[in-house]
Amino acid sequence: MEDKEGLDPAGTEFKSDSTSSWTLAGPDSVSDSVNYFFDRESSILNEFGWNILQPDQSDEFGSLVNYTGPTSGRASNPGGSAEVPTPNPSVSSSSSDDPLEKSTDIGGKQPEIPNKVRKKGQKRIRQPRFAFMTKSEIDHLEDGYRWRKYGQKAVKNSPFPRSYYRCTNSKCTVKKRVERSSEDPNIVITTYEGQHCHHSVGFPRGGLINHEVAFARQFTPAISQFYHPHGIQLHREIPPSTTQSHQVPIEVRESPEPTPQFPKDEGLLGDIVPPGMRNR
DNA sequence: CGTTTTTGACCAGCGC
DNA sequence: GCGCTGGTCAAAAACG
Repeated sequence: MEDKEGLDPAGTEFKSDSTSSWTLAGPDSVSDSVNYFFDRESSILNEFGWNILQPDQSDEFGSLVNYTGPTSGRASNPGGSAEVPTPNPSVSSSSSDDPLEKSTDIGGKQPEIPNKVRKKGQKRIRQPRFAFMTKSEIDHLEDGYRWRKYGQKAVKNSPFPRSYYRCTNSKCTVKKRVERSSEDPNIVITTYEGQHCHHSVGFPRGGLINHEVAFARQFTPAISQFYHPHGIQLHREIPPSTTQSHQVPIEVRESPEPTPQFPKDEGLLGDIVPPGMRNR
């Protein structure tokens, strides 16, 4: 991947300059973003037994990929998705031209409007998404929440189908997509969209976790891995000094106003990882 | 019998 | 306008 130069030589710290990002922005320059966390070689188990892939500079993909994509998963990037160091292009975003909904609360996507009721011109609403790459033989990894599968689609350029899940909590609009990497069938790519507005059923309730962690865990327990001494650092923002010419700020995404779940100053990790660990 | 999964159909967005 | 693709719906089937 082209941003290898950004990797920390020590390979121990996942710095912002190792953050890969690219844009597939379409003609309208509307895009949304997905953060990918993965590593091909090393892996660690989180509390749910996931093999969270850690950053590894030998990884051709890079480690944390902040993806800014087109409004549809299609390869609308002029550079071509082949050129894009996408672990799996199919993970790339889908439509998202809407401003992030101003709806109520966390994960507070407005109630889904059935296609047949949805008015024309009423576009689908996209929420910030996180994608995790994990090494697992199991497609649907346990993450403490209950999910109901609502669809499955064959993915272009991939022999593996993509599954669509929705949180079973009726008030919760979080969705996730699960698919296997076409490049490495051992890798499962899980993409979360939205935030849970409720507690998980599987998390230990210490009541001591800070709100940021609680927030992070809404996406996935994998994020809690960043507490781990071997954990990777999570960056929610593109470094000012880009390592790629086509890098675009995360702010490009449709959210017109900073969403509460994405603090802009330090990123999510700002509160999760102690400053000493951040090495910034 | 309630819940979840499967799966074909439908729709939206985009490129050509 | 057409074709392609991703995403979602919803009825039927499967499951517990």
